[in-house]
Amino acid sequence: MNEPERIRVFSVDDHPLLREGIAAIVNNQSDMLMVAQAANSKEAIEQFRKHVPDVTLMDLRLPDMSGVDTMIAIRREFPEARIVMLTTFEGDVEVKHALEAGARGYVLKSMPPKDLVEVIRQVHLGKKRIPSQLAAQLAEHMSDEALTDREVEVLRRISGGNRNRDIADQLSISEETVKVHIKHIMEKLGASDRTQAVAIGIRRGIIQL
Amino acid sequence: MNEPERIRVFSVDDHPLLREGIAAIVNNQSDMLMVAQAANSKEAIEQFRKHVPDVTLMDLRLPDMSGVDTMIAIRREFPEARIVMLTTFEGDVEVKHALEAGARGYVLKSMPPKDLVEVIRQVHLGKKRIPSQLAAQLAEHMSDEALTDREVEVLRRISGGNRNRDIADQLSISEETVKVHIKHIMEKLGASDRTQAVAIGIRRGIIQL
DNA sequence: CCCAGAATACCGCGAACTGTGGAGGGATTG
DNA sequence: CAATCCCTCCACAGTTCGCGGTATTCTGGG
Repeated sequence: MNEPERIRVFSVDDHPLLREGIAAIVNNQSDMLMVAQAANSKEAIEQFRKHVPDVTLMDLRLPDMSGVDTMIAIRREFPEARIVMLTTFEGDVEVKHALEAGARGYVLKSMPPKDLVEVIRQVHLGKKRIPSQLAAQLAEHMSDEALTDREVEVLRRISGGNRNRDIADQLSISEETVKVHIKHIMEKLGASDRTQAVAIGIRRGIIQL
Repeated sequence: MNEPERIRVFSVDDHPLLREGIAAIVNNQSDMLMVAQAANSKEAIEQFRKHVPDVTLMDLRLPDMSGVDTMIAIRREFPEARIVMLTTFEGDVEVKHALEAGARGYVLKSMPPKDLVEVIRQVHLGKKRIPSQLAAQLAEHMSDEALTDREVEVLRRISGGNRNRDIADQLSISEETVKVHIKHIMEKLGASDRTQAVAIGIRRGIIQL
């Protein structure tokens, strides 16, 4: 019997156990084939060039560079690359960044295997697929204003235990300005104080520890 | 040929993709066999009773109950149960709790498969196995005093954006007492203010979001 | 060219937080 | 039983934070 064209899948993840599971599931589908794997950003780019897969599954967190940046690098060379982010949630902001940067799908590691293969098929057909669970999460914060770069920077320093004056010195701005930034941060995140702002920032993936 | 006794392995994890990977790796070993899987605490206990596996791999985070509590429940019925925690790090305090509660090993999901199977073999022989990477992490904070239950409770409420006054009311204690707790929290965690205390608490697994 | 948004800066004030010192009751453990 | 730890409470002083309002500069988009 003539072998039909299989979807050529590429998996990028620094967890070998998980890669193994994905490979097992993908290769168990009659219409898919795992053609390559990579454990970090550097390998990912090399392997992509070599195999030019139909669909790429990319972890958001890689040891050397973020999955989003890796995707951007790949899409600069291959604008048609169909890349699905595959991760353990982590917060709506990261999902949003990934989609804005051109991800075709976003799948949670906690999702059932059949959802994964379904997303792979849909994305291969040129569609975009976001699980409804995530879509709801996104919608919840869609209307929220995003923090500016400066505000994120300030929030990061707040989480490090810095006082307003310290932050001012570090950024070479006045303490008053820092206060204004913090006010905006708390407004945007709906936090009642700087401490809760940090907790929310971590939960939503705005800052990492 | 006479089939030798295989190590009967049981996997508890709410990530099907990962379970799949673990199963593939375990079943690929000539001396091991995956005899059951569970996705939550309830299933885990039922399946354990049914199969009484040689070695159990347990995720720290399960949807219905924590992996540590699940392990404690199982070990109450089966004190000889050999359970290995399998997770994505999350902080030294959780590792410590798991080991104190009787875990025989602690493996990171980011570790190479051969380390996993090696730990399974060692634990099956009755040994304890902690990766050196984790041992170092533990040693770093071993001398630190652990937070008391009350302090953890206060820290949790701080992370929720509560003022000292609010926490005092919620716990029906005076604001002064709350301050004392916070002082101790900051001392123990080495934080310069309440905000950094929350950040450190999250990173070290003392509180979750 | 004008407007919106971002970043910067200043002032003043009341509320909240941090640090220091002291002290007592209750539970646990050796 | 003594020692220890935890939780509780009080007072005071200094510092920091959060809020209100106002304003300038710069950049990018309509």
